[in-house]
Amino acid sequence: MSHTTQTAGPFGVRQAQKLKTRQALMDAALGLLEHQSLSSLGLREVTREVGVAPTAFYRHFKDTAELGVALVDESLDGLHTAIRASLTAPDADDSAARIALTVGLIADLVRSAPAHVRFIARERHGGVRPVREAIGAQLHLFASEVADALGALPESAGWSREDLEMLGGVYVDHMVMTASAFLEAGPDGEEPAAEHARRQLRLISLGRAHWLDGRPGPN
Amino acid sequence: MSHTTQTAGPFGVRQAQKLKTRQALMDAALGLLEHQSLSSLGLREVTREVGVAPTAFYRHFKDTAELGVALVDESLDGLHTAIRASLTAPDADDSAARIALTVGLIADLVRSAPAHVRFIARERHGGVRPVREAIGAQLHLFASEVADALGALPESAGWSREDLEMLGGVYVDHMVMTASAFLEAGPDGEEPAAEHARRQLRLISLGRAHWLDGRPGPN
DNA sequence: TGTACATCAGTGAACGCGCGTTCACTGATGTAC
DNA sequence: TGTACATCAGTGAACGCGCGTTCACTGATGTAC
Repeated sequence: MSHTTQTAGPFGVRQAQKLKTRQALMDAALGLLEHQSLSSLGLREVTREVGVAPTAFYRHFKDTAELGVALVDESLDGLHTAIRASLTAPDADDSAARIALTVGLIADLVRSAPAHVRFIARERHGGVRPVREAIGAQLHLFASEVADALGALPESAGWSREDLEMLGGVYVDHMVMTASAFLEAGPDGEEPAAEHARRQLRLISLGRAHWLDGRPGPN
Repeated sequence: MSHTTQTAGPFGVRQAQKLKTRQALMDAALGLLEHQSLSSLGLREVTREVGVAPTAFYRHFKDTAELGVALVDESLDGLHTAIRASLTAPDADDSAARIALTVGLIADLVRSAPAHVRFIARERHGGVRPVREAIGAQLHLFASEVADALGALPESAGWSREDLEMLGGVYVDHMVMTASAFLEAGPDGEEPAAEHARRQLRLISLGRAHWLDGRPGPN
């Protein structure tokens, strides 16, 4: 036991409690956002849900937009993980298997963090600029990351950087749209939504395979 | 001049004035929704903008959600027109020309009705259920309409109905996403956004052309 | 055509309510010595 | 280890304000005869 602190964490009790309250505010907000947009989320609503005084909110966020930006980071963590998992999947050279695996990962994500998925889909084009921009910037980063990974594959030989970025963007957009479709479909309509998503990925996959057909290639 | 009415329109002055106010409410709402979501739009805000008493609102809509549903119909008219124009375009058998034409039509739509486009993109996954559902239902109808048109083309021989529906959905989704991208890009960033959209359509087009490769076909 | 009555889009006062924000505060946690 | 002081997360009262909704109303438009 140290001299200056006898606490359980890597930092003081006070800071730990503060983080706990902050997280409670974010969790409460995410719950309240199931039936409304961030644009109409009230600060008092959130603190009431958590059980703290309205003024406590200001110890953590300047306003609900700032809370929203914090939620963006938290929410996109899951998507980022799913993307990386999909990219680094065991080299399933069978295209259909890879597609099924990717769609399965999205379904898992939606099942494990529905509120986060809803938040991203809803606020991606939502009315709160800083949040919309934070989501856009992060998704753009993800798309570039996917483009990098695709560019490293042998079948991407001859692809321009712009083409790769486009393809990465298509995959990221497709993930977000599919996740949102899963959400709307509910637990029951999951399989049809999955089949729809796989069909779409097959189309993209075929387009990819013939992208360089009839171009000034090396043959 | 008739005996019972000496009015200028197909119906009375009173009804014409009512429609005018209703339209003014919808226009004002659309303007206010540039910087917020329908979920946070206030009835008093809208009437203040128009210059009528707050209570006048109730003569036209039960609440802002109902106004939102009315805006859905109005907004999707433009998209529907653009879709039909794209489908019935002069038989440009050149794929690249057809793609350029479609993207051009979307750009026109965004230029002529930016607020409507923004509204649809924003509320498609927004927090007001009836509005979200109205948009979803209409877009689904559009997708079916596109599927029908695609199914009538010779190159769609051998396509299942489900495949056609998927493809129609992809085109409709792509139109909405592209329109939203034009909006975010602003007048300056229009050309890069258009190039991006054309690249994506090329990918879809290639996927389409090879959809039946290696299937139990008639050959 | 003129008159008497009905309709109904828009008014304006009033209501209770929850909002965001300010402020001085409390008391547990942290730090210096 | 013990004491004296500093920090600061969370409190609770208070504020002015705009909200959605109700209600009885007004006066132009519409209709019957």
